[in-house]
Amino acid sequence: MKPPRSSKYDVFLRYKLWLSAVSGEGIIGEGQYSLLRAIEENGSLMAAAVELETSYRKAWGDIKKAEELLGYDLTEKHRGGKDGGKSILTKRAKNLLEAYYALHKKMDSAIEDAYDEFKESIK
Amino acid sequence: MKPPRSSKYDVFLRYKLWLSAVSGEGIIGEGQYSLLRAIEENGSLMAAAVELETSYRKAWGDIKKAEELLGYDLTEKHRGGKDGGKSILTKRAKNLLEAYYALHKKMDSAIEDAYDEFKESIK
DNA sequence: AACCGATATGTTTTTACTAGCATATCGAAT
DNA sequence: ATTCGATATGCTAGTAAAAACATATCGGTT
Repeated sequence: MKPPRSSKYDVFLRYKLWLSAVSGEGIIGEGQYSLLRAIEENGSLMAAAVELETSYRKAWGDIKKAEELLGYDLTEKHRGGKDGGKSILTKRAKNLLEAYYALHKKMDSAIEDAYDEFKESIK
Repeated sequence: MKPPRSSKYDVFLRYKLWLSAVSGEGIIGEGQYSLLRAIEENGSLMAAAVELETSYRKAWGDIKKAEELLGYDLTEKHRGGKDGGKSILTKRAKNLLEAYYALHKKMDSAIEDAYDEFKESIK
């Protein structure tokens, strides 16, 4: 069997999936998804930002913008305490993450189904 | 933050689909697709750029980059003549457009199938 | 051979984000 | 009451992409 030839000219299929407002502004995409998951795991926006190697400033702005566009809170924010504060996902945020994840999985398999046929047709 | 019934908080699903090189650089996306279609219709890159309300400089650069990444020409370029010149899609470019369009349609219907369920689950 | 309009491409200027810096506030735990 | 670390937010600087500008080249048509 011939070794699969891979060259610098190989093409791949990529896609991005996100929730948007009527305005077209992005609300939840890959970035926000990861960020919310990291908040869920770490219990704070600060720790989430560290884990994702981004700035707290940006992470905070992203969450705020998403909440403004959605019209409801994604996180319960608490200041003070021995840990300084914490952030916890709201019920709706958890729902949203699950729905986004499920949708993404479906799209992944849809694209996978179409991929071989696509590659064949552009030969 | 109050949760109004206002439609300004409606969410939509959006996605982008594109061909990329191993490097991750985009080759053909929505923009290039439209540009190539406009070249096909108009017979020149210049006219295509005008139709799409972009600059000839950008359109030219986009086509060139895509061709470099693919390793083959998408357009046959001709200079001179009473019209000054023209550009015609190659066979492979036409193939690529058809394949991209078909793929996009499949993804459209995949996302449509998932949309109602998605909206229901985030209520 | 002169003309005209499209192709071809280098250079500069805007622009749109992102990253980074600075600073104030809050409140449970000590 | 003091402390400490996270939340909250304004402001600035850096940067990558796009637009704008400039100019040369080509070759069928006249």
